[in-house]
Amino acid sequence: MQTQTENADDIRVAVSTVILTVQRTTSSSAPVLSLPLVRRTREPFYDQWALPGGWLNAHENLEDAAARTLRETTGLAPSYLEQLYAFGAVRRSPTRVISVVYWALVQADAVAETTATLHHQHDQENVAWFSAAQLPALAFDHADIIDYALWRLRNKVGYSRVAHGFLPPEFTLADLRETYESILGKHLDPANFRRQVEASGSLIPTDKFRTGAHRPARLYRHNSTVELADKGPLTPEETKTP
Amino acid sequence: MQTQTENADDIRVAVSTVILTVQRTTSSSAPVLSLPLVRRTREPFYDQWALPGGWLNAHENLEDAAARTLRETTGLAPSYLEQLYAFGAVRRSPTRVISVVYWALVQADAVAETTATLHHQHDQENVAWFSAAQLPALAFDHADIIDYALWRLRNKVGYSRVAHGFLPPEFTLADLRETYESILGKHLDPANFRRQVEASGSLIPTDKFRTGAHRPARLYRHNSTVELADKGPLTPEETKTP
DNA sequence: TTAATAGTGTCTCTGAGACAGTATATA
DNA sequence: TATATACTGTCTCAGAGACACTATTAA
Repeated sequence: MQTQTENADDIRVAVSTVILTVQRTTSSSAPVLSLPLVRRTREPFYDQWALPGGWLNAHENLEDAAARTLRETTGLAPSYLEQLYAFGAVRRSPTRVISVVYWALVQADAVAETTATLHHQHDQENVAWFSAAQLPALAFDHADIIDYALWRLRNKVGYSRVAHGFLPPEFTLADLRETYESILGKHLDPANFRRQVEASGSLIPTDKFRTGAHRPARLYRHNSTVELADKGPLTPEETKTP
Repeated sequence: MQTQTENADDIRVAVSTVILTVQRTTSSSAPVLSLPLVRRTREPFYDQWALPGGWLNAHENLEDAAARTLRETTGLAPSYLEQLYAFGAVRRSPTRVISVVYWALVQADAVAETTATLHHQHDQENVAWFSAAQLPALAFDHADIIDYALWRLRNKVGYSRVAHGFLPPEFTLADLRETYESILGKHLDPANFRRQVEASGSLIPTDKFRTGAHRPARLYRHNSTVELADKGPLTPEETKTP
């Protein structure tokens, strides 16, 4: 932004998004951290899986571009959206591309609904969901990018309530705990988990209970007065008091 | 990186760097968190202070561009360099500019040396160092960017040893503690600070002592086997084990 | 009644911080 | 000797985790 070089115009800006959800394959199985990938329809990396994304429009904010490609890919709005990193190594693509990558959380039940309805709409046949633990070969440096997004998620669930973004408006403490367990890949003590969540003040108990094969569990709602997490420099209020 | 729009070429990429140091105005005063700013020599924001930076060269990595502008501004190499954020709001500049911003740490004594020698070299008269607590009016959104960089620094000193990047190879525990105090803006208990630093294993005691008006203090060196901090996705080893 | 999950009580361990006390230099 | 800083010892408190125990439902 100080002196201009002759080559500045040879750089293009793309925006990609790592879209994450925690979904169950069957109603009784453990939830699995999953993400959608898009099969490329042109070179380079033709026919390989890649992160959803596209070129940045000249009159479009970065975050808007991420939300747009997310909507085009999944038909969904994110419950959480944060910039991950700007990837710009010279040789990460045959042409010079700066990819500003975002990561997003979507609700599992919303995913289930839209994949049913949108399946035969526009070009949804090039989109597929994969378990984060079993990813296919990926185009560009997208495997590294996903690794970093998963690291950021696991790190952030440790000191914020981002994981709530995976859940519907009402849920049990077991739902929330299993979400954490699938993200962190380890078992959490139900008793201690309950105490920590209750002490954080991030949940509001309802009068409803979910009945099942055993003792009914109380349903909780999110406390919207508590933010999911600090989302960076563009929401100054939260960044002041981490 | 999927479908191309007609407007992609109207976007330019700049790299700016928030360069931080902790320096003493006099040898007995408390150290102060400081950073260099550059007076703009053209529109927009002509004659206003701004972050050091420039357009990204087409054959240059983002981090290399940050290190280059840092060297051009201060004559120094950073002891720590990390990407801060990609700023890309449509109206943050009259023309569409994506600024990939880095933040860097430099050693206080290196700053003192180079400002003396480089003062009358190229266009160093447009560079000045300011206390982070008393910044002038700034061009573009650079005031917000600096606020965010300072928040990131204060946050990161809490869980890593980044602050060591401000210090020369040998230093006392009081030096290190005062550096932390100037960053965090609060007093730290010398006894507890010592114990925590010793327990972290990040320091190696030497046999030398710094003599002064009172009991001599032992000099320490950095333990280079312990990284300063996780620097993002480009150093995969550290990001795996946070 | 049994099995399985919901939810409570309580103990231990660890790390942060407050603060008293000892050691060693210069003036 | 006085004083300021270097460095050590120890107490308290809060949060994380292990784990025993009680409560409540459906089969």
